[in-house]
Amino acid sequence: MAKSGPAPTINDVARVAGVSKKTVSRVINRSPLLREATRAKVEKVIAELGYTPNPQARALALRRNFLIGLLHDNPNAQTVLNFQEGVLDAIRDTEFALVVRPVDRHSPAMLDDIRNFLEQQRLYGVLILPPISENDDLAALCREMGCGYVRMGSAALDEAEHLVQSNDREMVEGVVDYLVKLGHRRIGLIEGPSGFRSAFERREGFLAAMHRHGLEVPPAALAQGNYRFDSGHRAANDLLSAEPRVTAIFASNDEMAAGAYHAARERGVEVPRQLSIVGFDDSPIAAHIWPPMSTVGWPIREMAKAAALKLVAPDSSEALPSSFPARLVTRNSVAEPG
Amino acid sequence: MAKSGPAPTINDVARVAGVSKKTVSRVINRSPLLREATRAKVEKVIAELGYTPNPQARALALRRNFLIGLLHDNPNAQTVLNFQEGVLDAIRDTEFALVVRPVDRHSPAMLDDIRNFLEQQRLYGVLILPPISENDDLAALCREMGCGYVRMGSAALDEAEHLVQSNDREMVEGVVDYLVKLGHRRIGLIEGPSGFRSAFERREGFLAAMHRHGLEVPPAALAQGNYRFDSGHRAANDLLSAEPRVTAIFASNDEMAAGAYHAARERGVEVPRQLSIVGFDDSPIAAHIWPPMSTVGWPIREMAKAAALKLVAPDSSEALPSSFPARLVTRNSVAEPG
DNA sequence: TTTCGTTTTGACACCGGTTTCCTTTTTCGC
DNA sequence: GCGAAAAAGGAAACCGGTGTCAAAACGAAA
Repeated sequence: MAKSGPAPTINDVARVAGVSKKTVSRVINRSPLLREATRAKVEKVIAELGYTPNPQARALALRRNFLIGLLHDNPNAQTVLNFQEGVLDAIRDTEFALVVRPVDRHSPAMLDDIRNFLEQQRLYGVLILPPISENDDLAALCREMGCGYVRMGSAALDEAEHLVQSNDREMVEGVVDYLVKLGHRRIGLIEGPSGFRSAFERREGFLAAMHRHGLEVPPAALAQGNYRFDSGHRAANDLLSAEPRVTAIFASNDEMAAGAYHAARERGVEVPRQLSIVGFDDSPIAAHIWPPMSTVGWPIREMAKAAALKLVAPDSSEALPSSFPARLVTRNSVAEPG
Repeated sequence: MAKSGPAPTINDVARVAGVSKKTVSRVINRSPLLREATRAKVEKVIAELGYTPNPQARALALRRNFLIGLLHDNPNAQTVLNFQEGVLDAIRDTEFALVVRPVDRHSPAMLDDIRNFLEQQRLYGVLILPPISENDDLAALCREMGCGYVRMGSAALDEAEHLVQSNDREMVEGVVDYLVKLGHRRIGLIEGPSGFRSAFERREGFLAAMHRHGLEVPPAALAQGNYRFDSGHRAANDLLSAEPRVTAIFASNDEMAAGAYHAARERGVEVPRQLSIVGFDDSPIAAHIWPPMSTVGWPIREMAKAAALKLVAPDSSEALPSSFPARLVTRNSVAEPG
């Protein structure tokens, strides 16, 4: 069985079983028009020989392959990796495989690179992670090239068939409600980079909730970041310099929230006694920083699984949700003000 | 050029150019025995039609494909992602693609899963990240299946042709030297899980250096972890309970070092004034935790690139080193013992 | 111009599957 | 037990490339 020679082919199976290769092909593909006895005979030989169909030959004959691509430029490694795991959950025990492709959003040749990639590899389809998933040119490229795609997004970026989303906006509103209920009135926001849908959604959620509670949002309570640690550090410094000082900060992701921790520490502002901080993403740093940080977690792995199924088995995945609830993870970075 | 119909094939090119498909094949493969005029003619048609060879067909005809796999179970997401980027550096602009496969070391079916994976996908070869790279059964499986492989390891796990390594042991010795030079005498070690080569190497480096300096290592200065945050937390608690207390802790990775930070903070032990901490890996948490942590960084991306080249172009990569120097990244978690 | 030795090029089989279409076998009603 | 319909199985072509080997074209020498 574990012969180390060349792998057995469909011809070997056919010869040994005394049938035609077409019949073997029927067995592999579970064709119903096959006598039970024949199927059993062939299956026995397949097992004996340890035969596995050659995916390249199959791909050639079927004119489609079984590779699905992951396009990402997400700065959060854990997010990307969780996503990969979720996709694997979906395609485990299928003939699909996942090929990854980090992209550089800032490269002017990005679209051309991706076009070459898609042309060369002839992928079955691609999954696109935020923030690059917000690039409409990329989606257009996929459509133009006849390549299936599913985008992960925080809002209606595309038709439902191409989208798996979470409800960032509502969750951010929930965070604000939570902080307000604890007594916070002056709440600062560290925004994500402008032009990013997710940043926009989170900002809008924040503003809507503040407005709903009748709370002011002076310009000094809004600071811009770029989703990186350092930018959170700078933004928090700006926020903490203004008087009267904010008693709570919501950062649009955990990296920036961690940066805010550093800024607070440097100024001798104690978290959470003097300043509450809430992040977004529930990345590992949230649990590992001191004090452990409250944050908003979204079910990346489940979303990834849904996205992958949407791509490879659109029928079976119709039952699955394409919108997923984020949830507040409360740890120790939030307290009553004062 | 950007027709959206079915992609042009080698036959289309041959027909339009008025040559045989074999000639087109020669052009694609840069065969030297071709008249310049013919080559130009064919290349013109290729450009006009926007032809790209079908990788599945090529794979079938050549009896090898252009997929390289990444097997990993590393808990550090950033490490894995950096590695992926490094591999991409190596295979960018080639026809190779990277397919990822997270594995579960604790699953009893792991080896069978991987065997199925290799059998199904017929990969050109695989790259194996630690800690799973230390599994000799896995390497044996690759050999048995005739699948190329390169392991990342901290010591002589395998023949050179299958290995890319860093010099963990020496670096750990360097860390100890550094701490001793600052005046530390009672240094604790948080070990990685037993059975792991990397954990072993780091431990041996630690013990060797302590011995060289004539310093004792009482059992209470050795604590076992499993590379996870929580285990580092527990281990540090053990270390810090013993009297006389250690003045410095070296943790075998950053996650555990971060756990040690938490333990110290809970006990009111100030880092670095009362306790110096050094980690290993230079993962993002090292820079983001407070105070920023000194740690040992290894050039993952370069190593990944070297590993990938070793797999896909063993000749050209002979010039590259297969042993890479780690380096001490000094931040603010180390001070003279107080 | 012919001849001969080199290049260049092409015809054809093949890689390992699937599809089409047709033949053989089985099943079953009468 | 017969004939027809249905089911099962096979031959050959095809998917889009590459390898082999012989034929064609070329160029220099005779």
